[in-house]
Amino acid sequence: MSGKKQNIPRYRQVYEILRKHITSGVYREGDMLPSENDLCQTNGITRPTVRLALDQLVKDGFIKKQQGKGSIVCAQPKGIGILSVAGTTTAIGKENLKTKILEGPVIRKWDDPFVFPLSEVEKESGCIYMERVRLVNNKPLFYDITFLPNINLPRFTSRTFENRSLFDILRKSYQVKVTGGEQRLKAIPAKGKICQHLDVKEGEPVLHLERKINTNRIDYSFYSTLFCNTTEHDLFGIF
Amino acid sequence: MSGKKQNIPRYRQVYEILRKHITSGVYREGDMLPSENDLCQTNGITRPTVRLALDQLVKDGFIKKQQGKGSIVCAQPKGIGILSVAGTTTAIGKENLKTKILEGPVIRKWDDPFVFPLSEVEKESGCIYMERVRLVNNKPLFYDITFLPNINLPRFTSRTFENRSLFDILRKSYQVKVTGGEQRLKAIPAKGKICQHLDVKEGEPVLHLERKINTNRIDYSFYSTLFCNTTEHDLFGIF
DNA sequence: GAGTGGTCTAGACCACGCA
DNA sequence: GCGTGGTCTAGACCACTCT
Repeated sequence: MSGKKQNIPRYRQVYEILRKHITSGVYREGDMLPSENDLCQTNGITRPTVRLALDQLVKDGFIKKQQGKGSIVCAQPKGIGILSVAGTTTAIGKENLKTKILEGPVIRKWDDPFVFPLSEVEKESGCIYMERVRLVNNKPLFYDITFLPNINLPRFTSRTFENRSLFDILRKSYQVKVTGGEQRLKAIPAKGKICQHLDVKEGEPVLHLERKINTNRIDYSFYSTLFCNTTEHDLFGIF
Repeated sequence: MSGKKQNIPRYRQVYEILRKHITSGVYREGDMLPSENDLCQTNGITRPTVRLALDQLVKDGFIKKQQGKGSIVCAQPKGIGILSVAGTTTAIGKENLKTKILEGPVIRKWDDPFVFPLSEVEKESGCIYMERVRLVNNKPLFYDITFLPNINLPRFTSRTFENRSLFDILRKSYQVKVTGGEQRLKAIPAKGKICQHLDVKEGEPVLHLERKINTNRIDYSFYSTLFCNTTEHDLFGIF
């Protein structure tokens, strides 16, 4: 019917349903989810498919499983879920997060050398550059510098990013979905722009993350340099 | 025959084989792994089982998959893989890592309040306490404070931990396997013991991790407070 | 013993990349 | 067109937990 063939897999649909039920409070911390066999019947699918959905929920920290008992809903983390796969906006929740654009998006050359190795295609295409500050309760928490290869993202630089999730824009407008990535992190003393944008004193410790973010497009990754003021909020992750 | 029923699942065995082949250089960065169908035949198992093994390799960052092409061996990270599931010793490699015991293991009471919420059983049992420093190339990298619930770990306090992996000892001597966990991290200024053990100046930024580590034993988790000097090595993780 | 999750088989069809 | 990985079915047996 419509122009696109969406075809969301069944296990993903079930994942989204259960996730929504957990985050919206239908199931609360400590509750048991329906058994795998129940979920088969109510969703009209077989156990391997149900298990794919549950595996994802485990991976994302929403439930834990116990053989012989069932699937138990976990407490939702109160920290900042930046280390997991979701973008910052989804991790913190739209309500409390504001985004201020400092610069861009503009097209320019890549830094040379760049933190991560770049392919020839990436180098030739140039890069879309953005600087943003993310605020929680109106206090700056992240200073985020984003680098996207300038490949097949029409009209990207004329879009509005103020208070919007980059991940959402990529997914909804360009069908680019984040599938994972890698990151390096260290503690550094704040200086220069970092002090200014994060509102911290010179020399104060801040978290420094370098991330490579992979997508469903083959050979399309983008990059993010992130400075985080962790005096009030910890970063949170599961493994 | 023997006293224990080990019964390592087939997908785990295949995972270990492939992992060893990758880390030992049989497959190198950029190489294609055999196709899933090939792996079915050579290992005498079916595709869902092969896929479980490959999924784990993807999760641990050894391979990436591309529909229509195959499974590609990734570059092995050069950073410190502390954010993934393996213990520190396996993450860095035994060759370069030394462990110095500063204190313990001794049995004592839990800090009150403790960083993570504790169950009644955990509180009553008391805690096994250890302080260790991990050195890479003879330079201190981690200052690690470990808290284990004192539940069913006979003779634990009289074991030798010098230059040995805690995860290995737990697995081999007590059949306690690490299945995952959660962590909070922040950048803090070094002071007191941290300066001393990590050999950094007062006020120098260090990484501070608080980890809860879950195991295959129901209701058995242990805890680790970790300070890391990231001036020379980054921490590395995939997501 | 009944119910749960853990593992596994033996097939099937589809979407994607490449020659 | 062919081989690849992605998804899914319809069963099976086992180990574990609870009663």
